[in-house]
Amino acid sequence: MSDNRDNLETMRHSLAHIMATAIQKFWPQSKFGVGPATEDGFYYDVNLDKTTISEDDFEKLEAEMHKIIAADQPFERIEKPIDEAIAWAQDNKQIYKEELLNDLKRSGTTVAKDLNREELGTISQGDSKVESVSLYRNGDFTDLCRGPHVESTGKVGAFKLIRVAGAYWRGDAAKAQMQRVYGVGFESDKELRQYLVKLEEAKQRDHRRLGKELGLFVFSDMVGSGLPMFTPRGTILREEFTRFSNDLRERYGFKKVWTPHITKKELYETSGHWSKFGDELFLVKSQETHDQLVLKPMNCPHHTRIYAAEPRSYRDLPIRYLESTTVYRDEKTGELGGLNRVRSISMDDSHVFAREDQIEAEINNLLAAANEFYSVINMGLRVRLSYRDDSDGYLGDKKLWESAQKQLKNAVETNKLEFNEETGEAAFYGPKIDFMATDAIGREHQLATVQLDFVQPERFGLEYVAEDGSKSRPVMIHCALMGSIERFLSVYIEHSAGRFPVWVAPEQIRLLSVNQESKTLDFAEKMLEQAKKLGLRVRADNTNESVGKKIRAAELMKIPYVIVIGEKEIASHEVIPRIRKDMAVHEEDKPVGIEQFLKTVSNEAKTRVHKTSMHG
RNA sequence: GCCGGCGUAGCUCAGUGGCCAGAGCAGCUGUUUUGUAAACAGCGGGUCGUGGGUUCGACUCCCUCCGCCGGCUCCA
Repeated sequence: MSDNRDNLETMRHSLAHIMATAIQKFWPQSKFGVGPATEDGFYYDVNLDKTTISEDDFEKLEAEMHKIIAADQPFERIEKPIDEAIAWAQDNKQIYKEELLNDLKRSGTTVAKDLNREELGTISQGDSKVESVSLYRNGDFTDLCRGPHVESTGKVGAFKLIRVAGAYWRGDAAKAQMQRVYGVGFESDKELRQYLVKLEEAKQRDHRRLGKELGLFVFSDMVGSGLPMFTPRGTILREEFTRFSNDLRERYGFKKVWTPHITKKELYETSGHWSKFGDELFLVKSQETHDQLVLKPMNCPHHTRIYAAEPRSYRDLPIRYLESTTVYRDEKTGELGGLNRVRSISMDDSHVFAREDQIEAEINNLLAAANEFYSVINMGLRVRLSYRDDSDGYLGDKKLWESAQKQLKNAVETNKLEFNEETGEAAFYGPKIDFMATDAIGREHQLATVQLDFVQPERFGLEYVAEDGSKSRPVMIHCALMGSIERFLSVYIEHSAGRFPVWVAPEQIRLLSVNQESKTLDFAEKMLEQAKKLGLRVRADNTNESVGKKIRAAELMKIPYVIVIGEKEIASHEVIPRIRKDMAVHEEDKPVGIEQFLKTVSNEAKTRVHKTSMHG
């Protein structure tokens, strides 16, 4: 198994090398950076000085690569003492390779720290002193590379270049910007085709596309980038999910609070956010006072003010607040995209103020809530526990950290969640649990986190009176089930491909009249009223169009139930629901009484089920 | 913010340094009275993202800005 993966990686690595060979041929002045294998392919970073590679060049690049592959040139591995390799890099004006080699010579490792984990590749030799490095030659092209490579260029399977993008040298925004040419590579054409099909599937599910097709949200140039507006249909989605999250948390003892959207900046100076994230805050100027106000980028400091508004006893704790509200962050424009990254961020935010000995029980609570939430929306959940390491970069008492980390882990185990632990990944103010939700096509998304905070209670001087009358400091726990509702929706829309279950479907039932006769329209109208009385979201399509066309329109909107109304229904008082395919359970085309049908649907909405069963 | 690509009707997309810029769908009007994924006909609709420049002439070439897309960096 792992052999296979190693082979695949070697192959992709070799493909990167072959691509470099082709690039070098067309742009002899190319200066190469790193060219590793990725999850499904490879890339190479390259700097072409004054010119650039564009996707229009892919055809000739691919043709050249195919030529090299057909020639089946052997890959020759050349071991060189590191100084000779540096001389080679200098002779060939490979300034980036030279930099890497110098680092390698100095410290024994390189790149590793600067690049994302899976992107390490070119030459991390591991530890200790590096005496020599490897170069690989095929034909008359030589490249510095850790390898390994396949034996010869003929043994690389199927590939396709997919895009070209920008990337900073060594991931540092202060350094040169290079071009990163991405390709995908697989052992066979078949796998490559499957991959491309999967890409296409992901494209079909893209929430931006579905948001438009299903009429869920819009953007306007006049309003601004990263500021989505939700249509009536989209707002139903937001509100149903928010209500679910709120209900769930209220059941677990949270109380709703409300805080204003602007505040004096002193609040964030005290919390410490101003110095750290000040440039991401939107400023608001008062014309009446000299106050420097800001739009809130988070709710926790506000919530500490509610906590601190009266003296608290150990008997009062834990105190749990929830607020589903919108915060504003001035994200860099280049980072915005769809609903995934926005500047108006609606959070289902909550904060617990707890005693140290209550942490585990509270985390338990929150994990149970998260478990329930994600099981209802049918997404797999896995968690990552992030702990501190031994460095000094963390605030708060070390004993408190250790106790808290242990309690986190206990709670995760109690809730039988699949988890992994990462040391050194905690925030400076406390350990945390990140939730990774898996969507219908296998992608993982980080949505919610549970985050312990030892710092804000300190900075805000939060206290409670302990049993012995002394003052003690509570810990804060930040938690959101969805995280950002916008990001959550972007994930959920793609997860469900827009086929929303009844409880969130903006339109649950559509009635189609077969003709325009008043008998038919009246009957539809009566059923419509009946459904509305049950709180169902229903619409009648009485337009003067063919039934086929109206069905098609309803299908495209992915409406769960479509009811055709004509002579038969009027006579029998029974309908044959057309059930959206993903919900149907082998009892299609059976007539059901109108009363029973509506009751069933209303029940499905209340119980938030996915599948439908009209008959018992 | 940085690198690259892009911006033509509500949507998806054609189009050429030069007469009045096109199609399908959607919309509107009429005909049709329709039975489970597209009836037929007609009509309306675009200062070709924005501001400037080059040119006898620009939707087409160049620059600014706005926005979108793919990455990078970032993500309390």
